[in-house]
Amino acid sequence: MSQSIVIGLSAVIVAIRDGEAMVLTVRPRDAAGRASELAGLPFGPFDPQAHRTFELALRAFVTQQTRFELGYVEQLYTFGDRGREAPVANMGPDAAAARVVSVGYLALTPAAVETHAPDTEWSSWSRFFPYEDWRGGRPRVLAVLETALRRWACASRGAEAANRLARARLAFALDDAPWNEERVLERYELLYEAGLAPEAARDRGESCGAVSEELAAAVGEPMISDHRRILATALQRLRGKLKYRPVVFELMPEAFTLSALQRAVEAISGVPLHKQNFRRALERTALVEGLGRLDADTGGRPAELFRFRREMLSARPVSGLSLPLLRD
Amino acid sequence: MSQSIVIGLSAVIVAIRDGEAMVLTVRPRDAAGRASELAGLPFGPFDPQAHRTFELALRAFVTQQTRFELGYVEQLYTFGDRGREAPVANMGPDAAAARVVSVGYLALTPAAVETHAPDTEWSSWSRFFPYEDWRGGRPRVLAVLETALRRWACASRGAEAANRLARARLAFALDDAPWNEERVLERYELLYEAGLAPEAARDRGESCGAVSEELAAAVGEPMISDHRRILATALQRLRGKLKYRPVVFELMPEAFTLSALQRAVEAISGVPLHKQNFRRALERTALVEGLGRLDADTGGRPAELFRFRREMLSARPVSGLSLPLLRD
DNA sequence: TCAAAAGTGTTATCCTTACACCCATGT
DNA sequence: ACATGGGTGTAAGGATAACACTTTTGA
Repeated sequence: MSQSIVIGLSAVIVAIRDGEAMVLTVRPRDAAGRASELAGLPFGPFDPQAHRTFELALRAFVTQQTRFELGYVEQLYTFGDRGREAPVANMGPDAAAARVVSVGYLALTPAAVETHAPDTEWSSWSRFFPYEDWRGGRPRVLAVLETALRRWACASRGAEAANRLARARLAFALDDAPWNEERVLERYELLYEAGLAPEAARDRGESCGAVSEELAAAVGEPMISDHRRILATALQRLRGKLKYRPVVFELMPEAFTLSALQRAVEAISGVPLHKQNFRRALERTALVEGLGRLDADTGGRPAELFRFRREMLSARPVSGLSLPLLRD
Repeated sequence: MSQSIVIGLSAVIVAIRDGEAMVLTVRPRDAAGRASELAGLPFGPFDPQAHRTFELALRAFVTQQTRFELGYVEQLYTFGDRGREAPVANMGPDAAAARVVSVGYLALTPAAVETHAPDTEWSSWSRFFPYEDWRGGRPRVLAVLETALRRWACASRGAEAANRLARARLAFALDDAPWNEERVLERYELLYEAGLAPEAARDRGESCGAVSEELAAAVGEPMISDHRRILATALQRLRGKLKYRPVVFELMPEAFTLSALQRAVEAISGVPLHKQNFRRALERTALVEGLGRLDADTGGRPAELFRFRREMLSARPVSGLSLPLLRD
């Protein structure tokens, strides 16, 4: 009899709060009821008898676990590598001996409502990927990563060293290479491969790798199992999709100001945008419509409120928003 | 004890032959050794004990089944809907009672070599999606689909009818809506939902839906299980990826002419391109380099041979090729 | 000599980028 | 009055789309 397979579903649930991109995290409890040290994504087993599709199963267990309803949902990727799953508590009784395969999903919700569910909280992306936020210019933590990555590259010889250096350069914008905000997974995987992400040591069965506190802060907080990999996949997908589908609006309330929209796009893509060019590009898409009402709580001059013209989606093919960079 | 899960791996293996996009298909045999009526994709069970990752398992069984080595490989999607899998012969003994989940992969190879494997052949996309080929202008089969889709839309009432019509219009470029070559899956799923794809009747347990021969030809040849859905996903992914990653070159030989490259891009995207604008855009990318050698077998004036500068990939972030449409 | 396919020049238009400036409100 | 954020005009440069034309081979 061959080893049995268990499918786990994980959800990256994204919302914008105060101009920050947030993700819903949990601290699962072990059999003894102790909450985990590490954060994880909401996840649960897929029961083939109970559910007709993955998506239905996902919606059901997320509602049950975090007490809230998902809107926009899309499948990300299926992870099946042995040695990178670390089977965890609530996967059911069979999970211990079985091979766990996890199917990751991305979900977008318009507001970071309080969940009132135990062990559940909203966390900022940057807790897990501090180096991904370039809104305030090149993040300082990159200097620490650069040193560590160069050391890793030089630890091998010949062509391999050159290859490692080239990859690090491209991924982390070293030596004046341009920053590409989309390659989130590539960066995380490079940190994992270089042994800088704490998950790497853990998956090899070693105790916590001895790294400086400074480096640990630059690499970001680790997560349970392969959840940070799923999170990186989600951020990558979202950053890419932003540009060719109007998905930001799934994260906005009914009425919003153009500045709030721009801040949402910036929070997700992690780069600062040029205000006027952003607006001009938005105008061309005809995806939003002024409501004539004003929002007085902006600090300065009141801003006009806009709404997403959802009807455009069924009128003609629409692309996403362009990212007119603000060069700093 | 809960129902067990079996994971199946399916591969969409693409190559260009004589300017046509081809996909490797098989005709699996049942227990009695009879070859299936319908074509399918190369597929096999994932054995969690034998393989560390999906990709390794995929490469192993494809080599064993079709006698050839895969190059570029990427995961497409994981399909788990009950009622759309139709478990088939070589999934192993446990498959009958189990829930089958299939993970689809896309693979690109530079030449459509003869496989010399039994029950294996190269098929053109258009066998399965005749309406996707707009290289020679709007395909005639669309007229038949249009009639059938309008009938389907009108078969429901009120908002639902309007919704169906809007979706059909967008997906199939009816009423002068622009053709969007990327939405391959959306089109196939619409045909499935409308009951026009033979797979729909089969999955409902009905015998072959009684449709005219003309309509059957317009909808395209059905495949085993959910393989045509996986194929549609692959074509969609490939058409999209073409534009933002230089993947066409995975399908080209070492040396090629610019016309051959253009024909390859046209074969995949299914739209005719403007020759000079295609070349100018290509030139800007600096992704190819003239070899100074000529290809004499072009019929007219000999064409210069070019090569893909693979080293560009590690030099800086590169995007794919633009599709400068040739309006007809 | 003619068909067939390769390869080039040039222009109008649109989009992107980058600049600097004015407006309405609260304190 | 002034700080704060909202909102606008305009000009340069580059990419795109659309023209039509020349060149080199094989039959």
